[in-house]
Amino acid sequence: MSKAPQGYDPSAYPAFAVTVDLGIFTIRDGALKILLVQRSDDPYAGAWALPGGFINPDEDSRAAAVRELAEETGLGQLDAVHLEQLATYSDPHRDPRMRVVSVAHVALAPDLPDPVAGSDAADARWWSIEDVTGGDLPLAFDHDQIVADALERVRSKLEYTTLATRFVAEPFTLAELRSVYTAAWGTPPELNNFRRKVLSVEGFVEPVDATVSHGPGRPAMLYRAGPAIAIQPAMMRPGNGLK
Amino acid sequence: MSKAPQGYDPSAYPAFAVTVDLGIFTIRDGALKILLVQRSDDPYAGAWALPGGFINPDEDSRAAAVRELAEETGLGQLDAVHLEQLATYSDPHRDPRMRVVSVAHVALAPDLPDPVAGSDAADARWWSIEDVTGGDLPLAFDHDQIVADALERVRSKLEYTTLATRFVAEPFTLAELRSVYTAAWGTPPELNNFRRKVLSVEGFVEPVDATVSHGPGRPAMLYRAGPAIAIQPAMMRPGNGLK
DNA sequence: GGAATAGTGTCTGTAAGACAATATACT
DNA sequence: AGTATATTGTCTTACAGACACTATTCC
Repeated sequence: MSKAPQGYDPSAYPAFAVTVDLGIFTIRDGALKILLVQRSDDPYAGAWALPGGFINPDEDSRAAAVRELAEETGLGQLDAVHLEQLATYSDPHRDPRMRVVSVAHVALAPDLPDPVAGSDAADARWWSIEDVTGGDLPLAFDHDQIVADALERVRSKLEYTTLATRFVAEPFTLAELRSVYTAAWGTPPELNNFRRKVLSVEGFVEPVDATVSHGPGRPAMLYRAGPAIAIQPAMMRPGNGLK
Repeated sequence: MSKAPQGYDPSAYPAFAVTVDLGIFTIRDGALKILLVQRSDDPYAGAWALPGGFINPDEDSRAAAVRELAEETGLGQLDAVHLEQLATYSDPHRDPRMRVVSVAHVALAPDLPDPVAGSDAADARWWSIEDVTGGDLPLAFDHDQIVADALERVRSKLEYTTLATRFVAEPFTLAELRSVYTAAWGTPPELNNFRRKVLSVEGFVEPVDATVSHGPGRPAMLYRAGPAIAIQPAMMRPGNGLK
């Protein structure tokens, strides 16, 4: 039975290392991608893993995640990036070296430049979700589980929040916004119903009063993200609806 | 910049104490209650706080939460209790003594016996949510924030999951189930619409083919929880609907 | 019978599924 | 003109809000 120590007595409680791991998602080439780094050292040398690192003494987990995010993506301006805590993974044997508790986070970003491998990584690249979750690429530690949880978080949050706008650069067309849902959910939401829903949720998108045309077809109107956070009622994920 | 150590070198990374804190909810006297313990020692001696404790070396956070839950509630059979991870709180100064990271959990239980104060607590009791969130009872550490987050988790999960059944003892009437929503949301869902919704979600509740009558009025049919986990589409929270 | 509680019926408005029709670009 | 893409229109069904009505008990 562990009781709260009455004073600062480091020997009275078990000491853990605490890390952050990051599931960084983006949309590239119409597909949902996640950033992985290849480990250069044991354990799991050569295996792919989520980027992450230790929390410093003066940081909370979010600050550590922001720092790691900047390091891994090479981006200075992270204003457009959404970052949220996912869950904490604490199996006693998740790291064979020692007791490590990891606070996983999820980040969503519009298409980013190619990542730079950090000093502790042999390589770093964007992976398509199907390649990572297919089972052919076992990740280090318990990162397969973290990726699965992160993916489900992203997919479900697209239903009831406006986070899809974080995956596209402004200004964007409704077709681009729809492609976010298509990439994340695997099946596209019906075209007209999607437009109707997005435009009916107040503050989801705001018109920019400009159009753009890539190739043939009628030019598309451009929008930017509005102030709304939640979608109420939620956008229906194809397949969740009628029987 | 914190890099992963290559071997077991405890001096190469910052060491943290890791705890679990528990937001344990139940419904009593038609109101949503949370279990708090009164601290007997500094810091925050005399203040009320969430039950919790250190994670042992052989435990993950869930196992520690289960252990603390059993200790605090005095219950052996925790089968009917729902327990889930909430979030992790890691502000460097959240505990003035030392660096403590806490993995908060949420538990939902049907009406439990009065709690027993542990050896490290002066007292333990159920508090009505309004009394705790009103600001008149500042909790120890960052527990006000944890309670606020836990409460929002419970309220929102009632919308899209069948967790309400975890707050009532089986078999239960639909009126009892509705009172769970009334207590958690503050306003009652409309009577007939609630019945229609609950009965239309396949696997939410299953009839027991028995009735019960307390006092006057037509006897109520009895139900038990069904196998369904999610409510699709979600139950509408009063006020979230039409304008 | 009257009060109280449980359960049923039904009208209305909102919004999603499905799909047809129109608009405007490029070749 | 023909094709491709964006945008608009509309019919149908599902479902929530609101509220009236019936059923069955205790007093």
